Amino acid sequence: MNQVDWETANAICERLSPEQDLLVREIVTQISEKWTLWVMSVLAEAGEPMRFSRVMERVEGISQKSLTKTLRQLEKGGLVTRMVFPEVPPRVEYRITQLGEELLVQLHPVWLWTVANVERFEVARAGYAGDGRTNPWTQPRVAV
Amino acid sequence: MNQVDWETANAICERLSPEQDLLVREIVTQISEKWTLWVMSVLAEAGEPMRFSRVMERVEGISQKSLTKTLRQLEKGGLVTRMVFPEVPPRVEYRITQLGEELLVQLHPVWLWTVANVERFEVARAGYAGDGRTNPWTQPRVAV
DNA sequence: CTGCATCCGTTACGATACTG
DNA sequence: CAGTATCGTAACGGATGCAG
Repeated sequence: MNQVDWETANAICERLSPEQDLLVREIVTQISEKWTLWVMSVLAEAGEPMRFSRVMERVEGISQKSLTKTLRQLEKGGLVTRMVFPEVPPRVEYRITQLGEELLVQLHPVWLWTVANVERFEVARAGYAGDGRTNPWTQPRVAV
Repeated sequence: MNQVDWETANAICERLSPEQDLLVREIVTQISEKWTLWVMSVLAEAGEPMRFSRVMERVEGISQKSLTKTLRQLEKGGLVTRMVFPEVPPRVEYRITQLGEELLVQLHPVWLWTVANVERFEVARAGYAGDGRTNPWTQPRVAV
């Protein structure tokens, strides 16, 4: 059944310093933010420095404000570098870091698995009744 | 360097129906929500049905409102089952589904990798200057 | 015991206008 | 070009009170 070894995981957790524990949470939180992964993917896919407006074109639906914020946070987190060229008109280039790249590599199998299992999700969602009238005796709770 | 194969990824994306594409995004969005992963981990670790208040005890810092919301969303998404027992006092039990369990299994390596690399994140964050005065010629932008 | 309803402050997000 | 400033809206999240 390929379960997660929670005992080991907890042991690992307890070996972390409080600061490190906090940091791990922060990292998880950061990559969970709305545009973060999308922006990172765009930069990783490009594989080369990208200007602000190029990124904006490729992250469909993002506002200038949110893009700025997301990129700055990624920079703080060491996942993206930001380079300002002292020119007129201004040029700013963003590039994914080694750390960011590796993080995406870790995340990729999750995405692949999700895509490969969309249909199971579809089924699961279709079978959702939506009321509180679950019957405990019909276990796979489809159609009470 | 173990990169992500973006070409293949894009090809996979385009083979998805618009509905499926939307669903994948929804799934990603859902698991990115603040308490989702934590709640799922607690249920998975327990490995057996848990009552509302037991879950609440183990998800440190969550409010009742947020826990209710999170659990309901997980139920909708097919990641958690909710069973109401028609008793007095009321009893409601939550349990992770097969799909939810598998999703966590997929996510676990990411967490392991993050923990194993905390120190790199620490270094990256420590080296962040925080102003816009990046010098493009001193690449690893520590101390302009 | 579960968990909904309400209030209320904080944060997130988008649109628009403006600056170096 | 790459933002910042400002505004308005919407979602989030905690605390409290209450119902079944």
